[in-house]
Amino acid sequence: MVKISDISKLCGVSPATVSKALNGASDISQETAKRVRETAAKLGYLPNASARALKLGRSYNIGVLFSDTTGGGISHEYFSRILDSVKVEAERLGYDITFISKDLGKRSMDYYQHAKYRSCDGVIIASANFQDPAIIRLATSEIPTVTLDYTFDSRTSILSDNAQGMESLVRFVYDKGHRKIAFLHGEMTSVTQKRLASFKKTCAALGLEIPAEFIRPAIYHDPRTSGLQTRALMALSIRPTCIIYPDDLSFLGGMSELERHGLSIPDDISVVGYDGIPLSQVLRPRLTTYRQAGEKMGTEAARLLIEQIEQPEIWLPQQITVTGELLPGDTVRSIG
Amino acid sequence: MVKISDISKLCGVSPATVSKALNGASDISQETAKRVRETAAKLGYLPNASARALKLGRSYNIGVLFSDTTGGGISHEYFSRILDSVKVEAERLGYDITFISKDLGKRSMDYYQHAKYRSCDGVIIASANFQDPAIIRLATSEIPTVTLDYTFDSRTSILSDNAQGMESLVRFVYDKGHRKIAFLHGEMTSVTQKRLASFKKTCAALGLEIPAEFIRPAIYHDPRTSGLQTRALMALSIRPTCIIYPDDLSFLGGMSELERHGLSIPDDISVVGYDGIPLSQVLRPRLTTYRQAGEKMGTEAARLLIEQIEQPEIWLPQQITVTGELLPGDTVRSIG
DNA sequence: TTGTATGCGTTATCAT
DNA sequence: ATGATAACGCATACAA
Repeated sequence: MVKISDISKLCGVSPATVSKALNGASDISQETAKRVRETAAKLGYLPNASARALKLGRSYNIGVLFSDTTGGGISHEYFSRILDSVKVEAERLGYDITFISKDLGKRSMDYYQHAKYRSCDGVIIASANFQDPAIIRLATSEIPTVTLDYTFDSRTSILSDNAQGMESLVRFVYDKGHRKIAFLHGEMTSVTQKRLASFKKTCAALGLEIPAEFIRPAIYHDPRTSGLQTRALMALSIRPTCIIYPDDLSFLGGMSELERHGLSIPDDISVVGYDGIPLSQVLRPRLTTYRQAGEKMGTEAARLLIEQIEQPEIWLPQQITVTGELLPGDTVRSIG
Repeated sequence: MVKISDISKLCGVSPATVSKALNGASDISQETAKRVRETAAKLGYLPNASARALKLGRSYNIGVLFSDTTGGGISHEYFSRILDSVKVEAERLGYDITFISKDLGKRSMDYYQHAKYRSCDGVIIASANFQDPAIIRLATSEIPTVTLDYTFDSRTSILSDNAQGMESLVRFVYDKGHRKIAFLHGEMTSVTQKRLASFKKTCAALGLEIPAEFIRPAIYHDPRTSGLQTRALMALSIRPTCIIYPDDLSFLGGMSELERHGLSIPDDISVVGYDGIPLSQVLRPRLTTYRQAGEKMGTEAARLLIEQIEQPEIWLPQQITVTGELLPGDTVRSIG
């Protein structure tokens, strides 16, 4: 690789001068700076990121943590979208991204150590178990962090508006005339708690009394469980007219179960998803769902993290709520 | 951060001794080595990856390139699966992964330069436009690379067995009694060429004469185009009894088009997908498709790349073909 | 068996 | 405006 000293020789100046010229220092003559830059370009010079990181104590590298309790790796479309937008925004601002995990090779380390080992300037924590002590250690360390869908004290977080999302879905369904609304919710995370609270609150505000059997636990991204709970709902003496699923993918499990009962969507029963993954709008009938603004969340996370890294003195923790949009679809029928 | 010199002071030995002890050099006494390791553990010592990379010329960091011609980012489940398994295997072997892209911040660089800038020990190239000069430059450079689904001369590649996949699908459909088989193929990449050639070859071997109108161009992961081509097929005077789609997602576009024609799957028309994404097996009826072994491809890619990095002297380029499996599903009906 | 010295490529400080 | 020097943390060749 061509390095600074190569340029300095060719230009007949010292390495220090080259470094300054390349970094736009003010105490270098226009002329010299130009000559240096041209030579650097001609030689195809690239700074050595390791040397830079060592010297500056800044790596221009941010860690991304997808620890994935749900097992499916980064394969869920919602998280893929987030990862993709984090990547785009980080790169736009001059940062690379590296995955953070436990246990790199033989070295056993926790997330915090891994981030330190790679001198990450900051870490974006998405899709993690926020009760995990290793996650807590990282999130409360001196490393700048931004969490998604969870807030640590005095830390920046990006939240998708679960309350608003659930409320708009319930109101949409209510406006179509539905009164017997069932809700299958995911595992009890803080996200689930918000959705559940919003579901109950909105129902109460609308004067709906939802029987306890209409609110049932399922598992995110697991069509099987939602299928089973759908069956349980169908076995009730009083059936719901509309089912809200934990997410779009889970709905598919419910879908086949409903078909098995000979029920047609939305003529015999209405359904609602959550996430708004592309698939949901390709299905026929189009799924009524709430599209989480994954791209926006990723972009904001990267932007705020880098802001915090680059301007620590004016940084303040903030919680940003990103609103999604209701996709009306065709799976909720207007009823009497 | 705690560094080697901190340990050396505490142990009353020189930094060199500490370094050797930590790296398991043979010329250190058992006793000293033990003491050093214990002190290091107690202090929570972690090597500085940048300093190491600078000194060793090895970063223990591999680049992953998803340049994404299809625009959907890393959101396609097939690629997500690959990325996930690359990550797991690389980490198991002690490597981190970093995304490689063009244009990091203000610096405009090509893929090769980016990989050099981050001192990547090697790069896995997945989902790229292999005609792109920037890709070619990287793949033919001195940096160890492994490509997925494309082979550069004297380079290692991991290929999904497209010929076998297509053949098994065609034979499956043929065995169900179908003779009029249509094939919507994706953009003309080498993957597509293999599938197309295998389609034609298998049909010929089975004595089938496929009219030219049955073979139509579509776009991978684009339900809309496949929907349009499905419509075109339905407008033919002689219709196919089975349609093979470019991929599972594209099938969904065809599905709604077929429903619009009042055709039921598989009673009125049979369909086949490609990829075997989870969604395909959650749909009812279950989609008949070919599951590409994404996990295996990612694992193998990481393994071979690291092998090449760590043992360059015994390395030989190889092309590994990873076979998937046919998922029978229920969308191909037995006919006459 | 241990320690000393050097350099990886870069930049910041302080002279000139 | 430019340059000499040191230092970031680590690993190695070589000396002791």
